[in-house]
Order: sequence, then structure tokens, then C-alpha cells
Amino acid sequence: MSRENGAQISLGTLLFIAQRAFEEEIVANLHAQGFEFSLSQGRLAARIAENGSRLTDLASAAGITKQSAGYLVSQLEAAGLVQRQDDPQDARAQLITLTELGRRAQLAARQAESAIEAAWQEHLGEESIAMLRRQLEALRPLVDRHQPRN
Amino acid sequence: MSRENGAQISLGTLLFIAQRAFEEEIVANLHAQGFEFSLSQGRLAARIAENGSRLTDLASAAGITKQSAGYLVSQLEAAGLVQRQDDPQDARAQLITLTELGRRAQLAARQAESAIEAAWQEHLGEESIAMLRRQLEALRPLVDRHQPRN
DNA sequence: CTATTTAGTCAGAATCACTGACTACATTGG
DNA sequence: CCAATGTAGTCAGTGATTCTGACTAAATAG
Repeated sequence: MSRENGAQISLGTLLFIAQRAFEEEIVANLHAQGFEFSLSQGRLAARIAENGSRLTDLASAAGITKQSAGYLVSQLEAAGLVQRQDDPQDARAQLITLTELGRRAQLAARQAESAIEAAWQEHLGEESIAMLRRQLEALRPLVDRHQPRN
Repeated sequence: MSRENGAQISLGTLLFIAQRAFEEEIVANLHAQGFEFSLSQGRLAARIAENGSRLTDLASAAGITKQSAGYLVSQLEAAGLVQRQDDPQDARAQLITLTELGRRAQLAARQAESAIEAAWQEHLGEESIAMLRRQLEALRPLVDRHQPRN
């Protein structure tokens, strides 16, 4: 993990730089639109499925403990972005779903993402970004133990 | 910020998955070798230049405040991985350098990185990983403006 | 039916990040 | 030279996020 050794920057560092830039840009964009949430809350909310997600699944997808996920969901709930519902399938479980406000936030986030991708395409070319996406998608099954069933 | 049926997976999420997997693998690998440090400490240590780095520069490179960087450096120092030295050029400044132990950790980290890259190449092909690296490198100047904070 | 697993909570603590205020040294312009 | 301003780093206080461990309740396997 070193920087600047014969111009070989670690792949991990490169991923880190791109990832953080992407994430911070979205948060800044949504904040500017009046949506209030933290980075961690956003990471969790980004993983809520259309039809609702269980807390444990969210935790697993986000790579945090279910305790941490519960803490973040409570905050998102207080902010009016998500709601907890009983899972009709399993009385132990909850379904975390987006509220109307949450859905608006999600839409705004998608637009922000598209804007970032467009900006990146403008500098690197459409082909490069498509390729970047393709490599990362190919990497995912190797690396992401939690595959969402969608 | 979405992950459902028709839509693509967000580029941000893809970056997140790859980045976190890479990082966690390295930390796990080094822990298994007996090196003890946290993710945040590792992120900072990874940015220490061969000839030493200033605290403020490390903070900027890692995207945290110098106060936070100072906190992490103190921990790395206590763990015997880095040391603070006076900067002969500037009496206000320190040079954070790796100790012998720190250098061994850095070497181990580099080997862990190589192993991950090799594993990725095995699944995606050498060409794909080289391309991934190239796109990320091209992205960097767009995205990494090292904005100093506080 | 009992034993085990799974979903989620509560309580407590550690880590890591922030802001604000401060000291000490450096640099610059008159 | 020296006053003004800028930069490097620290101290103090706080907030956010995450963890571990212990727990309840429901589901499931034998």
C-alpha cells in the first residue's frame, strides 16, 4: 500500500479515490436539494429494495452489523425517509421500505449518479466508462458474497 | 442509489463493493500475519511516502482533517509502525516515517495487493484488470483534487 | 415437543471523524 | 528589521458510526 513508487499506485487506492469522490458528490448534491442524511445512512438506504428489505439483509449488503443497521434505520425513520413494517411472511422480521420522501430522495440520487457518470464520460469518453462498469460488474460475483436476489 | 430489476447497478455501488473487498482482504491478510492496525490507520499509513510525509499532507491525501490524522498517527506510533521526526526544513513540521516494522508491514501489504490483483486477473483476465487500472488512473486527476480542509 | 437457528433489540464501549481555539514557526512586504 | 499574515500541528470537546455481548421472540429441524 504505497503511493508513488515508480508511478504504480495501488489498485486499492485508485478504487478508494474514485469511490469516495462518487459518493461525496452524491451526498453534496442531495444536501444541496435539501435532503438531509449522512453518508452511512445513504449507503444503507441505497440498498433498500423496491419491495422492501429486511434489516439483516441490509446489514449484510452494506457490510455492517445488524445492530449498526438498526441504528441507521432508526435515524432514517426519524428523518421520514424510510419506515418499518411487519413482514407478513415472518413475524420476527421487518420490512424496511422507502417513504414517499425516501423515494424522492432515491430518484434525486439516481439523477445525481447519472450526472456524475455523464461528467466522467465527458472526460474519459463513453467507451471508457462503459468498460469501467463492465470490469466492475465482472468483479462483483468474485468479491461480493452477498448477492441481492432483486 | 438503486439496485432493482430493470435498472443497472449504480457505478458508485460497484466501486464501493470492489474497494471494500480489496481493502478488507488486505487488512485480514496482514492481521493473519500478526500486524495490528485498523482500517483507518492502514489508509493513512498507505499514504506515507518513502522519504516521510507531513501530517497535513497525509490528512489531505486521505481526505480527513489534520486533527484526525494526528490521532491516527499517534496510534500508529504507539503500535510501533511509524515515527514522528522533526522536519529539518521546517521547525513547525514533522516528518512521519515508517519504522522498520512499518516497512515490513508495507511490504506485506504490497504482497497482499499483488495477490489480490493476481486473483482478480485469474478470473477476469490480465487484460481486463490492466484496463480497470487504466480507467481508474485516468479518472484520478478529474476526481482527486486534494482539497485541504480546516 | 425440544433444540437450534434466525430476526431484531438493548446496553455499553471503542473508534474515528468533526469544529473551534490555541501555540509556535515561517514568510512576506514595507 | 519587523509587523502582519499564513502554515504546521496540538488540545479539548463533541458527535456519528460501529462494534461486542447479552437478550427476547419467532421459526424451523429433528
